[in-house]
Amino acid sequence: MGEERSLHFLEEIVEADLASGKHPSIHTRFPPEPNGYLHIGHAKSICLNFGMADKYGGKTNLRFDDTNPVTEETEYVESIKADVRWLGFDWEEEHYASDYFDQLYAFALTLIKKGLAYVDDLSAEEIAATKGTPTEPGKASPFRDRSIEENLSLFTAMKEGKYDDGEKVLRAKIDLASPNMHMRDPIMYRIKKTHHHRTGDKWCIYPMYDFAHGQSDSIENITHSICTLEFEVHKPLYNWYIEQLEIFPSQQFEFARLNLTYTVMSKRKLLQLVNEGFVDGWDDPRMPTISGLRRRGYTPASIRNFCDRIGIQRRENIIDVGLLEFFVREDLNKTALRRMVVLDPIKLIIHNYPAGQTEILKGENNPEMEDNGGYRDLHFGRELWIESEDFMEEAAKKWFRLAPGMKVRLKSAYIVECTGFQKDETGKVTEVHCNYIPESKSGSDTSGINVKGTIHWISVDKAEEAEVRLYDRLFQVENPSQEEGDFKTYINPHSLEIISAAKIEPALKDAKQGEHFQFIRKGYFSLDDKLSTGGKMVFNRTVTLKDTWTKEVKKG
RNA sequence: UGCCCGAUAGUAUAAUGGUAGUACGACAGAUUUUGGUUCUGUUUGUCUUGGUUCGAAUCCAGGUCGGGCAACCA
Repeated sequence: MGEERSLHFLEEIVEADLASGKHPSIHTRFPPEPNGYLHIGHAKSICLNFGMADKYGGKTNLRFDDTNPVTEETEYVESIKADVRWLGFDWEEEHYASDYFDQLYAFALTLIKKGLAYVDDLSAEEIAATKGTPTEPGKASPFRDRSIEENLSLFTAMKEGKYDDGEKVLRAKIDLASPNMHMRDPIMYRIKKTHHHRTGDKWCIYPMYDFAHGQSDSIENITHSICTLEFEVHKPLYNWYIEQLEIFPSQQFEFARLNLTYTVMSKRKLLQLVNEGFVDGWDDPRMPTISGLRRRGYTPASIRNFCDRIGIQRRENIIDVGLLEFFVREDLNKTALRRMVVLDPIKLIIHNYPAGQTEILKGENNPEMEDNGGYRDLHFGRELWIESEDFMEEAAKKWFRLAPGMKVRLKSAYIVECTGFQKDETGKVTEVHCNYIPESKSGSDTSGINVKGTIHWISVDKAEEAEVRLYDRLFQVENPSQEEGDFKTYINPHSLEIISAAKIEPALKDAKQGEHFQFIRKGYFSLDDKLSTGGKMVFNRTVTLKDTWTKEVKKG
């Protein structure tokens, strides 16, 4: 953060508007619809809107675009607010499009009185059929030329609940031959006899997005109304309403939405994953939602840095999820406490270490921090748990870990030399045998021996247990939305691996919610805030460490 | 076959008529008590064809390719 970066096109526009005096200051807004949880794509928009206001001394409102009561719920409102705060932003004013329903209704009356809106009795199908196609103009509804008085009384009757859902709509009278489909007499109001999460049963007519959004911006004196590219074709309509109503001219600007590899980024698809049980909920750690990333162990700073780095532009893009991972590693490397955890244990027996003897060694908390971030106690003894993958019966080339005759450093402890191993009837290695070199103790090594490999370990006596969850990408293909057929057929069946009893070092028993750890050589982890209950600890793997060894193995 | 938008290394993103740079990735090496971190180096790019200009990624025109638009969704 803080490095110099050239301006993106929206910052250039803002600077020009400020310089020319077009606006004395800027006012942006983040306008989510409360019909789902926020995802990393929204984070891009949040960082943009709040970030520009911060940078130029302006303000940002949070406004819920709640004009469709059928899909919107208070649960979503609450999650959205929590997510924006968690990302580190504070809004100036909190608004709801539904707060403006009275005003919007009055705006509709204004347009009717100007002869610019009419009540249409056509059904949804009939309206679609008479709308024409991009290459043919639409046809006028037989109700298009009703008198102002008739429109006024019909619209009032609509509001009063005299008609059923779908029976009538209010349409703007613009241009049925416009090459822009959105200008072909768009619907302003429709009847929905549905309970609204905020206005309850006060209304049975609700404004469409186009008849609410621009006016809401205008009411709040939003100077720069930023949205994604698919709304670009709505802009002429956005401007038309503002011009006809002669209200504050907010201006719309569009940028390209974020896409990430190996995931999906539409609320509709994410909702399907939730509803059809492919994931545990909106906050499943595999989801690209803000709440999922939080539960996974991502930090707000890492997401903000990511959003800053990917920039703002108008071209379609799909960003390598590896970039997001880079930013969380970068952040966590500097802050996460180092701990040792053995995920797949086998026993290491040190034959020349006296039975019954133990000692306490010091383990640095974080070599990246000043004074190594302090130290915690490590309990050492004759029998240790080590990672089964750190032993090979026959050393491969470039193998730096344990194999008969090979020496490794036990992290923060001694150098050991492998003397043999034991297998069970099935051929599985159950024990590894070794001798330690007493004068190789970490911090006071006089052995003069240099080893290439260092492995993590936990004393059998003092080991505790915890559940550890390892996550992989949710999809097997880079861009599931672009593949043939249902995107769900590309779900990665191995996106979650549960290790029910990993061996953890005693210091981890003090782990608290929200703390981040690096399990040495294994990755970054944090406590799952939902699953860790009643003394049970469940750690989620946020991200692995970079792993050049696995890459080496794959190369053959 | 209508309208709108876009196109720079593998992925992103700069260069705003004047040396095509940066990040991530990849590759090679150094350092390392994490095969982590850090450091050094290497590799790969202006969609195409014309035009304007002393000079074009940038401006203009044609083409190609990609995205969006015909919900009583936002």
